[in-house]
Amino acid sequence: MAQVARVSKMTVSNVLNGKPNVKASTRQRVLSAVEATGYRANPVARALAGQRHRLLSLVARRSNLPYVTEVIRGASEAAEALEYDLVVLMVGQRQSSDLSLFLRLSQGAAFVHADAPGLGVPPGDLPLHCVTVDGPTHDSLRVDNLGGSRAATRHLLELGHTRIAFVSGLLALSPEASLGRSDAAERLRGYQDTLEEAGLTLPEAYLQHGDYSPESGERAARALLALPEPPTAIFAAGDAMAVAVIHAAQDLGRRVPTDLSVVGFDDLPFFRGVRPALTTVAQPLGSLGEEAVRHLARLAQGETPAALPPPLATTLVVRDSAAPPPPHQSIQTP
Amino acid sequence: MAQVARVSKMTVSNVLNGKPNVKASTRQRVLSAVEATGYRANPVARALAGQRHRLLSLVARRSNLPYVTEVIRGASEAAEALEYDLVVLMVGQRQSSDLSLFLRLSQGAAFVHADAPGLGVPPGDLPLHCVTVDGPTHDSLRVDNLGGSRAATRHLLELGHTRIAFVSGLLALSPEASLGRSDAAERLRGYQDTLEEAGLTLPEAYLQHGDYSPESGERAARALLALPEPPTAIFAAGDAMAVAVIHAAQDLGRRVPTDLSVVGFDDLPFFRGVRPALTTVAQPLGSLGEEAVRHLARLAQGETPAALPPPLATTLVVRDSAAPPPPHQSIQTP
DNA sequence: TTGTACGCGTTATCAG
DNA sequence: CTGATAACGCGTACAA
Repeated sequence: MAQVARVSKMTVSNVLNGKPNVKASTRQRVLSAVEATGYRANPVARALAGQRHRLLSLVARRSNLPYVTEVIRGASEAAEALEYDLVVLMVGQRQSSDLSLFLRLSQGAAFVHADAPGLGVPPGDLPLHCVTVDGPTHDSLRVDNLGGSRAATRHLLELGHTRIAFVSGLLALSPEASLGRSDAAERLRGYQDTLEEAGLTLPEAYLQHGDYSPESGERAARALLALPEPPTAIFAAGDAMAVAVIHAAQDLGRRVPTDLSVVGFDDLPFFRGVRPALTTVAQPLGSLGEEAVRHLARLAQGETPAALPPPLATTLVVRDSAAPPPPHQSIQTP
Repeated sequence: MAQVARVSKMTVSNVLNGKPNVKASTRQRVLSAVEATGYRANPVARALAGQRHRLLSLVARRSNLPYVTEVIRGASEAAEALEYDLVVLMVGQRQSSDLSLFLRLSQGAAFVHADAPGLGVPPGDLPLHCVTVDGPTHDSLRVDNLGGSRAATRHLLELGHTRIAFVSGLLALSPEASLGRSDAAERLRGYQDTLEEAGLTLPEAYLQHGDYSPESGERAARALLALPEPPTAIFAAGDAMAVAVIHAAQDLGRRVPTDLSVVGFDDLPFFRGVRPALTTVAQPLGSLGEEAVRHLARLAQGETPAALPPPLATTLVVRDSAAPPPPHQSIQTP
């Protein structure tokens, strides 16, 4: 290659990297030689020589894909806007042996629903910068679960409901697992706090424990609606459960929202097709990916006091599945 | 590192690569030194030295995520089963500059909804093996659109429908773009062929052109239901349109499937929450990813006559949105 | 069985 | 402004 242009490879390197110290005529000669040969620098060699690529990695567990897909989309768009490349590494439970390759090549890595040690990545392989998104560690990029849960509960109160049941997500089993991974707990607390502030105390049976699965949602709904004094509203900590609640209620002859109001949490595009359209708390999943990438980019640029953004705002999206309670609440308990 | 074990790096290399020609005692010494230092071979240098990693790349356009997500899932699972690593490269319209890095590192690459030239990848950067999944080129891994479309149409005929409308997908605009990318055309043809074989000729207005978007589905539904002799069944070439058709029909006071049957195409998990549950043609999207990976793995192992698998079977999934037509069809045209 | 020398393709350093 | 030389960290081939 260098022969073709009759210069040293050094000069070729300088030309390709846009260094200013090349005479215009030489540069032209090199450029046309490059053109002629279709030559392209070998990125692997470049990496070995110590250059870091404008590259970010995103490592995601293959579970809950509908969730991570949105995060990936946001991350990918942000990366493109910032002129970074983004590779997505999908991992199962086993650690991916060549994770380290990409981690070395990248300027930073975001771990979604996981963290590096959790994936068996040796510290030595870590690139300069890391973020975990909704991960087990404390310094994780998060969403305001508490605020969203409060907003949803408040919404139901404002509609006039007093008998509001809750279907929880999967609460942490082990103490370690709970470290930070407290979505379900925060959503539960938002519900409980808001009711308490409103001076309401509800029967224990109004709190059902689910695990985010549709099955658990259906079970909870059947249990709640079989109660002597059933709730007029059910707030489920996840959309999948909320949709299952709607369907179970409909199967039991209840109209939603006329007879029963249902509110979800997530606003996954996945469930946009449901009718009645689900009133739910939207998590900014795309923004989660965006912010992760932005934060990584900031770190890469050397902004030392690059603080993690505060929990991202969740917003209540009012659609059709929640309405005022039926006027004659006591019809079932004469 | 070599110093620690008091051997040459050569021996370290041999130990790490499991070569048999090392004395057991030496191997032990190296192993414990590796353990102690936490040493790991640098994958970049290894790649530069000419080693190909057990790595496959999957390049996907960031558009239609619900679709590609399923393909990715299948590919990722298959890769794990085959003990390959898989990197996913999400690209926008612009070509990703570092695509070539990964392409060089991989043993093969699958392009979903795209092909290498289409992404501006120079041929020199291509790894040994490529597959395109549902891409523009002719040698692309595909799904049996024709068969699925025929099955759906036949199903409606067997239910007793004779007034069956069709909402097409986005038909190719330019001649080049149509090369292979003929999903929409094949689905249309399956519908037309089947009706023809049944000896039915339908009014031109029963063929509506959509573009896979919900909006186009709604438009088509409104147009069809406003006809003097509206169809009793609507077959939409995509789930998103089918769902839009259902909703539009319901908004116009039609019951689905009592008054109107609706059949979709895709079976995206995205729309599983819809009620009535959508009768639709399932595309094996996960299998598409799996087969792509398997094919790549076969090629990588040197199976020369590795033929591309035939189009993957689609299957009609009968759920609740299609039923026999209402008995008195002529009520609207006295 | 183990060690030496060289090459992979690039960039940094420093000399010319 | 340009070119020679030395890394980068590993694998391969061959020699000891």
